[in-house]
Formats: sequence, structure tokens, C-alpha cells
Amino acid sequence: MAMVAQLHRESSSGSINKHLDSGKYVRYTAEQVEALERVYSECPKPSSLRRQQLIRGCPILSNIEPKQIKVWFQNRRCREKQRKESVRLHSVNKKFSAMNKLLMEENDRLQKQVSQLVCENGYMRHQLQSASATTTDASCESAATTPRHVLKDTNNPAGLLLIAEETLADFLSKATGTAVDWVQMPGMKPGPDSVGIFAISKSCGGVAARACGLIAEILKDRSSWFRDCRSVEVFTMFPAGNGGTIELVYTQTYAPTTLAPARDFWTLRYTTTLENGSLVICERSLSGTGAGPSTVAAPQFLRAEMLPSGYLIRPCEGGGSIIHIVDHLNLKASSVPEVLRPLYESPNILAQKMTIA
DNA sequence: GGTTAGTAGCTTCTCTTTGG
DNA sequence: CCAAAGAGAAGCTACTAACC
Repeated sequence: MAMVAQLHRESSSGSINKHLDSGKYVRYTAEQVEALERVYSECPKPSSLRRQQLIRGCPILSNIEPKQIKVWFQNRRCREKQRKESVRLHSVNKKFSAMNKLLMEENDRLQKQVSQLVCENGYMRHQLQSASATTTDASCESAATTPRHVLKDTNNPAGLLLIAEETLADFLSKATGTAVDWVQMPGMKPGPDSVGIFAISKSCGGVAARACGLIAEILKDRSSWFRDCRSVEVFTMFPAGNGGTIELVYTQTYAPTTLAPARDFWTLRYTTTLENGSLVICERSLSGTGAGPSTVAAPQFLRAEMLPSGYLIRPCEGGGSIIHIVDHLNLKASSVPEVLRPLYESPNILAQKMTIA
């Protein structure tokens, strides 16, 4: 091996390799490689004739066997192919690395978001638990002195719970034990998603459970509950001349998290009652946010002001339930199912708002 | 169909370089 | 100094195309 290395050093210094036969392994000199590279750059696949011409025409290659020349070109093509593949893979690798970096960043961002939401959730649970305990104690000690409207603060989970409990108790006291078919409200579109649909469960045995579940669901999923809340105020109203009325309605939605007013719009609403008792409501939305009279700040939207009798709960196809909240819509008590008359006879009547839990 | 030359792909062997 | 890795020359096998 030492001898071969010495031979290589000799040939590297410029002398012609005269000892091909004395060692199996040889290294071609820089000059030889340069000559071969020149030919390769012009023709990577020289014919047998071209290779023979190369040996004859280039003295520094004359001591190399034709077979060796052939092998050199063969290996040279193989090396180039490997280098190109290596470059290609390197490029692909760079692209994937960049993509991976982006995905890692996105993952990191989402992880932080999850952590924040978990933290918020824990905080709200804690608030809810502590507020419930406070409410329970307070209701025993100071129910006579604390006004109900203070306890029923919708911004307070305890107040929300109180509203839900009252709603449930009131609803069950009126609905339990009565079996009626699902009834569609006159003048309203059918279907579980239609605002204003008025119905009550036929299978009363499960009403309590479903109602309890729904209220729990509302309390649990407070943000989505609030997201669907909106304040509706009749800004002005005048008679339409045929017994109906035209109202200018101001609607304001609320940001689920902050409960700050998020979006407002104006609507013209025409309402009339036909002779057969059907209620006709036509609405026309005015152009977007800020249209209509100079925008006025809506009064704070307090669901606590809605009386318990204003809630109606029913299960929804495919799971969940629908809750209807009472609004001011007076109908003749005789035109509604008997089970619901107590609700209708209340000054606070029927469904303008719903949410699905 | 058999022979020959050439090629691709893979492996082996040897030398050189590099890092501890 | 030495082991490991890299680079290059050569060997081997399978396959294809041209030729007789």
C-alpha cells in the first residue's frame, strides 16, 4: 500500500505513471484527469473509436488501458448523476425545512392559544363555582334585603344560574304533565332553525331532563350563548293604516368575549294580524352598520330583565335543544295551545330569539 | 438465436482527509 | 496516532442493441 501511495505521489508530481502493472490501485494524475474532463465536457459518452483517438492524441493518456478509459467515463457519468441527485435532494430538503419551520411556528401559536383558552376556562370555572357558593349563602341570608334584579345579573355567572333555575322551574311548572303535538306558530316558517318557531315537546316525561341539560349547556358554553344574543329596540313606531304597524328596529349584537357592542343595524318591520289570527311580519333591512337615524347607544342588554316565563325549551333534531326567549308579541291566548296559555297570558310573550346548545 | 459491445447499477478495494 | 468517512478506480451482473 505504501508503495502504491508513493507511486501516486510520483505521478502527482507530473511524472507519467509507469507502474500500472505493479499495483492494482492507481490514481490518475491531475493532468490526466484534466484531459479526460475536457473530453467529457464535450462528449460524456465517447465511442470506442473516439476513446482510441483520445489515447493516441494525448500522450499523457497513452499509458492508460482503453478499458480503463472506458471505466473512467463510466464512473464519471455515475458521479455526475449522483451529484445532480444530491443537489436535487438538497433543494427538496431546503423546501421541506422551510415548510417545517412554518408548521412549527403555526403549531407553537396554536399551542399558546390552547393554553390561553384552558387558562380562561379554568378561571371561568373557578368564578362560577365561587359565585354559586356566594349566591347560595346570600340567598339564605339576605334574600329579603337584596333586590332580585341585582342577583340576576347576566354578566355574573351566579346571576345567569339564577335565571336559568327560575326559567326551568317556571317552565316545568307550566309544561310538565301536558302532552301536546309540536305546534307551528302562525305566520312563521317551519323548521327547527327558523326564528320564531314556537313548539313544545310531545314527550313530556323527558322534558325536565332535557331542560336541565340545556340550561347547564348554556351556562357551560357561555361565550356561544352570548354570541347569539342581541339587543332589539323599537326606535320608533307608527300605524300602517290597515291595523298593522311599521316599526324602525335597532338591533345590536354583542362580542361573545367582551360583551361589548360588536355590530348594529337597522330594520324596518311591518307587523299586522289577519282576521284568522295569523300574524304577518315583513322585515326589510336597511343598509349596513350605522344606517338609519343617528346611531344611539343601545341600552345595556340585560337578559336578566327577561322574565322566566319568557323562556321555552325544546329538543332539537340531531341533538341539542332550542331555547326560545320571550319578546313582546301579543297574541290571542285562545289561538295557542292550552299548555302555553300561561306564557301567552303573561305580558311577556313569544319567541324572537333562539340559540342552539 | 448466438455473439459482441456498451451501459447502468451496485459493490469492493484502496487511498486521502478529518476529527478526536 | 488512529478510526471513521469520503472519494475514486475497478469488478461484477443484468440488460439492451447491433450484427451475423
